Amino acid sequence: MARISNTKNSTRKEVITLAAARLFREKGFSATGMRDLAGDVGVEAASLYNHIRSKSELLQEICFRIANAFTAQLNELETDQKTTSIQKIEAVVRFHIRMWIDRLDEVLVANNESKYLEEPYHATFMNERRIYVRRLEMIIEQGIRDGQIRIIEPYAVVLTLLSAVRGIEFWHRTKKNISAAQLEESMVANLIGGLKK
Amino acid sequence: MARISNTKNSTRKEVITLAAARLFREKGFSATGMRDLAGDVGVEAASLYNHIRSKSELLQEICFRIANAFTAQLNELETDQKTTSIQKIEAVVRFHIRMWIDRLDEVLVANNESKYLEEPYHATFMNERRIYVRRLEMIIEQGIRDGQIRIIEPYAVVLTLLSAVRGIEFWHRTKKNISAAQLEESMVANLIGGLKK
DNA sequence: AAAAAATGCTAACAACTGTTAGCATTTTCC
DNA sequence: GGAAAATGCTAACAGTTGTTAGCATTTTTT
Repeated sequence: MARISNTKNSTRKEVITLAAARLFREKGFSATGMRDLAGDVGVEAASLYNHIRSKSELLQEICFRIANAFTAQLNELETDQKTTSIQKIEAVVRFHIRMWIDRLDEVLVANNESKYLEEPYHATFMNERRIYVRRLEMIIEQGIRDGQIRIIEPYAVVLTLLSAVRGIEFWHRTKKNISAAQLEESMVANLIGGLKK
Repeated sequence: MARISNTKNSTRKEVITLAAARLFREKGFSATGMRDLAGDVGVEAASLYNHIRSKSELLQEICFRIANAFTAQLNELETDQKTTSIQKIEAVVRFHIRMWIDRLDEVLVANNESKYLEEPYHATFMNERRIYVRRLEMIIEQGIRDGQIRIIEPYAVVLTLLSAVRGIEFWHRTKKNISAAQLEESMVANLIGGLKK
């Protein structure tokens, strides 16, 4: 009767959730079975239900934890009145890059598997996302008004920035010459500074 | 006994494949049942097998058709010796944008569901992708040597460019003020021209 | 050390999966 | 119009799915 190992900082539910994040990313939510997950944490499938309510609950946990992390960073950022629009956008981009580097499993699940959230969670998640994008648009708009950002479609900019960092997924697959720090600097330079000489 | 409608330019297999692309995108490959697909084309599940070999075959069809489209464009582009590196990169980016706008279903399936390809198809697909990325890197490298592109990590640039256009997925969801042409120009300006004033 | 709580196990369920067999009907071809 | 090909249907298969019930064991608390 092997127990799920837990530490002071990590409940058994937490261990299961992180294992689920890895599996949901690798195999997708639908293709991941509770028996896969149980095997990964070293237990029978039925035993999982002493710690979680359902497979869906795991997905909710993962998705909203990530959504909250992004929202919290933006909240904190907006309280600082001294930073310029460009600086704010750069801080957001850097935060996204680090999240994609440090917490790839969860971030990818929140991006790719959130469609399997049940209602009303799915609607809530999509709505939070919409609001988040809108808030970023407003920062861009402010930067344009201040003459700091050249005149450009704010919506397109935000879509571009938020998607561009997804390339990090492939960097993970083939960890090569380039380090995380290098990758971050190159991406920031490319996205904020532009490509042309 | 309702037949699957077909036209001169579109075999029944083609009709099924495009319906599959839409469902695979919406619900994911694993969560899409053959009975869903059958219902969508107005037929019983078993009847599909008069036209296709398996569910997997549909995924292969979709993924490699898209992969071939991108490779073909790059082949054509590279035969033209008159274009500069920047022009080539811009042409590639524009092609990606148009593919994401015009053939969203198939492109998204090739991106998100290719992991469900069986071997050896999955390995082949990933390899083709790797080679494609490498070829783009070489164009960037050439541009740097020519002094046309500022010194920057080519691998990071390619990852950024190829991922940035994925933002179009969300544009599709909320077709708003901004037109496809506007979106393309904004993205190109942002990615090629840079953000800073 | 006894009682209570936590955690694990096996067995089972109903629903759903992709696919095949066998047969009926419609369309295409000569 | 008759033969051959194409396409559809129903029924069924073996396997897998998430989850629950009931019970055994271990850990924690008193």
